[in-house]
Amino acid sequence: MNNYPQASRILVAIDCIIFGFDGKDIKLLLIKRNFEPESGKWSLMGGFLNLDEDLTDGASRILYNLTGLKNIYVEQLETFGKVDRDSAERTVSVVFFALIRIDYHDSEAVRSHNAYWISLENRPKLIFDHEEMVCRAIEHLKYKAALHPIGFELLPDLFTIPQLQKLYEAIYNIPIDRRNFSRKLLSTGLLIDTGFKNNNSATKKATLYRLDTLKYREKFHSFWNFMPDSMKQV
Amino acid sequence: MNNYPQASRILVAIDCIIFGFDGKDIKLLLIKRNFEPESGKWSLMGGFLNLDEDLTDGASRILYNLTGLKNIYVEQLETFGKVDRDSAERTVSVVFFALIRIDYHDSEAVRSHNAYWISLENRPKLIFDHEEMVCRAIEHLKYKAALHPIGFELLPDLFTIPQLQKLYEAIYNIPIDRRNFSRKLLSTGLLIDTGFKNNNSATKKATLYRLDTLKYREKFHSFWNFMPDSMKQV
DNA sequence: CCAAAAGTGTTTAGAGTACACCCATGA
DNA sequence: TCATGGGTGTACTCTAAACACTTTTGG
Repeated sequence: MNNYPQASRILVAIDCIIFGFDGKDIKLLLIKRNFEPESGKWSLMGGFLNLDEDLTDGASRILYNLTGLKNIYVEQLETFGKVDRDSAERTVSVVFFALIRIDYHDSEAVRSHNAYWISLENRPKLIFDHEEMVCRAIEHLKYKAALHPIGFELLPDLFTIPQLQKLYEAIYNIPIDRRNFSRKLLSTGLLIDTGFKNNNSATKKATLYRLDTLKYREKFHSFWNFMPDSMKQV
Repeated sequence: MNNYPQASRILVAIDCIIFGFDGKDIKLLLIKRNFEPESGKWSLMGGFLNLDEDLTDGASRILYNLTGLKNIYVEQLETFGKVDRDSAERTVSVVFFALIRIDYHDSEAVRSHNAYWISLENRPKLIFDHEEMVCRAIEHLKYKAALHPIGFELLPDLFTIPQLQKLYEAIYNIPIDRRNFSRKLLSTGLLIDTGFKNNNSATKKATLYRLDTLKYREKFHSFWNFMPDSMKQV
């Protein structure tokens, strides 16, 4: 069990960027640490990889512990490995990128971890290189959402086109033309009209759609065009 | 120096996917192992991350040792972390994706590592999960080259448009219309006409271009469209 | 009846595609 | 002069973008 005698064993951490959308702002699920090290400061949700668990299983475990959710959208983002990134001990951190439907999480689990939903603009200073990780994740969100239908992962099962538009406007921080956006989205064929109407609106009620999950899975890797071409830069 | 007493220390490996282009085929630089473990079998070039080195520095070191090249195109691709991926000991491997100009490498260093350029179709069975890594890298090459001008990293400093076209045809395994391709590439404004002509051709000599490195760096992250729309799926 | 938000239609400009012709070179 | 490969032009189609009008709802 020691075929590589001269190589160094290193701590492998997993940190999770968890995005949500409250209908208005993109939010991050962050931890106000009440444990060492760096107690009292803010950080991403994380943990260490166990010897007997796959990397993706480790990420799922950590995400499940915090949100109570399984089968959510998770991608491995990047591994951070600067020598001094963790002041306590050399640690390499694999960062995962998760999108969840903000209302679906287990709020009891969130509270018990001392975690809070913070909008991107108001995010506090984070420990170690976690701010860099968040920046990287925001960049990735913008990039990926322009080409692939990941936006739906942030919305409830039933959603309206205006909600979807507000989401994209929040991601890219720009106003989008209602008419072009609507036509573009409907032309993807990913949306199914449920026949129901939204009740939240004080004026005309918007049509509630759901995602055509079959087409979604089938054509996920095609290149779409969810953003105005003018935004096609990161 | 042990603030995380209950966490496991794990070997962190670095494996490198190295792509080259010989004018006809996309090639991989692979190692015929003459060392343990798995001696005699084929693998990617790799090594272990040292305690006192940044992750990216580790990748640069390994790439430099094999090719003698610095300042090449390197991206971190993905970290592989299945429990039993290395039969000898639990090892997490961070995979890096490199593009090099095939004629520029140090062939002495390559020979001393028992490394060979193998075209994608003829690649041998690889150890551990290295085949999975290669598949992931090919996917990534197709994806990225459709949107960003990384193709130039595989060509010599002076190149012709027909060469560039052969490269894209090799990446995607499809024929491309000469005229449309040429117009599309020239319209990016990334190519500078050197005034020289290629001598390799037995017929009409093609114009030699070089990359406008300033514009390249500046607009690298914009979304281009280097591929026919019909290929826009991975 | 009025303000606010949702839904639909039209015109124009530019990009992608398919296709045809001419030019330069070495054999 | 001929075969091969390089360079350029054009017509058609499709999509994105800019823009205006109508409909529904609660107050």
